Amino acid sequence: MLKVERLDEIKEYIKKNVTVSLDELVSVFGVSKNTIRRDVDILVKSGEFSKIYGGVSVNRSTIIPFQDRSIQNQSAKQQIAKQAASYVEDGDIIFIDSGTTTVEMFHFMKHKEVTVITNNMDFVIAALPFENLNVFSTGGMLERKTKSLTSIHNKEIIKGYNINKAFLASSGISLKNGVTNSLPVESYLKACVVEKSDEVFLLVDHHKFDKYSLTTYCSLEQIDYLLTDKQPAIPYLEFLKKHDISLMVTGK
Amino acid sequence: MLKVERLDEIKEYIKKNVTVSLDELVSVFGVSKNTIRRDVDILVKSGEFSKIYGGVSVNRSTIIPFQDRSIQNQSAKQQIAKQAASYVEDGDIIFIDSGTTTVEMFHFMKHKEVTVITNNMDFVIAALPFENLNVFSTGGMLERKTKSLTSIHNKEIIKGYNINKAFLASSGISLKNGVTNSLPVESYLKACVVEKSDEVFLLVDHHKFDKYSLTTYCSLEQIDYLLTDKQPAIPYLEFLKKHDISLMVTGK
DNA sequence: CACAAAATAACCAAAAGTTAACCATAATTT
DNA sequence: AAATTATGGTTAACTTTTGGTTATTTTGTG
Repeated sequence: MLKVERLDEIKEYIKKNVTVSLDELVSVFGVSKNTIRRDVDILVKSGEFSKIYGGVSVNRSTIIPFQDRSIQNQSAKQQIAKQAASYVEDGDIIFIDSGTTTVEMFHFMKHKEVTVITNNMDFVIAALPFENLNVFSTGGMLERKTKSLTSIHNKEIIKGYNINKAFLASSGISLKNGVTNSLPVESYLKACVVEKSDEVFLLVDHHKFDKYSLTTYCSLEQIDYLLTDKQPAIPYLEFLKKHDISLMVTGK
Repeated sequence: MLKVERLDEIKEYIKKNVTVSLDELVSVFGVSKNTIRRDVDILVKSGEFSKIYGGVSVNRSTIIPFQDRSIQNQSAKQQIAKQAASYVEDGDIIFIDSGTTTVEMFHFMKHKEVTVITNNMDFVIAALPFENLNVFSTGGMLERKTKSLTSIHNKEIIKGYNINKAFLASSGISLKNGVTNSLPVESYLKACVVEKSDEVFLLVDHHKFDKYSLTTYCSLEQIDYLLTDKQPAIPYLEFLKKHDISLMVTGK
C-alpha cells in the first residue's frame, strides 16, 4: 500500500473511532510502531488531529462540539437550549451569544427560517450547510477559548442591526452585580445587544446564580426571559415578579 | 496503442482510482516502468496530477474537503499560493482574500507567527488549531457560494487595522478594466484593503487575464506584486515594467 | 516518593523508490 | 532511406521510507 493511501485510511479510522491507541493502529495497518508514530506526526502537524499519550485523537476544535461533550450539566443545558429555541419563530432576527448553553440551541432551530447574528464561530460553522439560516458573523479577533469573535467595532455593527430576540449567556448572575461576564471586550458587545434587542432571553443553569465575574454587561431588570433548570431562590423570584420578567424552569 | 491514447487512458485510470502505484500502471498497461515513469512525468507537468512516493495521485486541495476537488488548475493555484506564502514573514499583519487560490496559502504559512485578517470562512476554520496564528475575521453576512463574509461595515473595520501585506484574488483582470470582482459588496472591502495595505499581492492564474466581471475594485497600477502561472502577453509585461510591478511566474 | 511499565525521541541501517544518464532497438515520420 | 520519436534495459548516485535499537521522558502504582 502506498504511504498516502495508508495515511488516508488512518485518517478515516481515527475519525470513525474518535480516539485510537498507537498499538491499535499498528495491528490494523500492519506496519511498525515507528511508522505509525511518524504517520501520526504528519496527521497532527496537519492540524486535524492531536496527539495524546499512547494514541491519537480527532481535534476537539474540528469536531462539531454538540451532544458528545462531557461538559457539566449537559442535559440541563440542552433542555434550557431546547426551551429557548422554542421561542424562535420563522422570520425572526435573533442574536445567539457564545457559550456552551446557547450554542446547543442550534440543533433545535436549524430548520427554521431565521436571520442569526452571532459572535459564535461554532454556530457559523454548523450553520454552513443550512441555507435557510441567514447568518451574520460579528467579526473580530478569534478567541480560541470561547470560539468567539470579539472586536472594538462590535458596537457600531450591532447598532446597524435590528434584533428581535437575543439569547445570551453569562458566567454568573446575582441581584447585586447583575449579569456578568469574564471578558470585558465580550461584555461590551453583549451590552450593545441588550440595548438593541426587543426581547432579551438569558440562559443560565442553576450553578450560575449568586456568582459573578469581572464585568457586568447589564442589570437583571433589563432581561425579559430567564431560562434555567432549577427554581431560583425566593429573592430572585420576588425580583423577577417585581420587574415582570418571565421565568422558565426546565428541570424536572 | 498510440502514446496519446495510452496517456488518456492512464489519466482516466488515475482519476478513477484517485491514487495508483507505478507498478499497478505497469501491469495494467503492459509497458515498462521506464515508460510509465515518462508518462507520469508528462501528466504531472500538465498540472492535473501529482507525484507521490511510489505512485501518482489526483491533485487534491488540502484544506477544502474532498467533495469539491473539481477545482480547475489546482496545482497551478497551489504553486501560486506557495510562492505568495513565501513572502509572509513572522510578525507580519496580512490580509487574505476569499478565493480558491488565496485559501491554498494556508498550508504554506500555517506554522508562521502572523496576524491574519480575512473575510474567508475556510481560512478561519482551518486556523482554529494553530495558535500561532492570530486571526481576525472581518465579519458580516455569510456568503455561502464563496464562503466569505461581507458587510457594509467592512470599511471602518479595515481602516482600524494596519495591514502589512494583502493577498488578493480576482475573477478577472484586464488593462482596460483593472482588477475586477463579481460581488459589489466584496469589491468594496477589497478596495479598502488595497488602500490600507503597504504591499498588495495579486494572485491570478493565467485564465484570468483579459477577463472582467461586474465591478472593478482597483486599477492594475495599485498592485505591487503580480503572481501567476504563465508568462502574460507583451502589453501586460510593458505595463508592469512601466509601473514597477514585480511579476512572479510559477509555471515552468 | 520511588519504582516499574509504557511511551517517546533520537539514531542507524536496510530496503524501496527516484532521477538522470546512456544506449540499442523498434516504430513512425519525413 | 534517413531522420525522428518512442520504448525498454541498464547503471549509478541519491532520497524516502521503514523497522530496529537504545536512551530518555512520562505515567501509573504501591
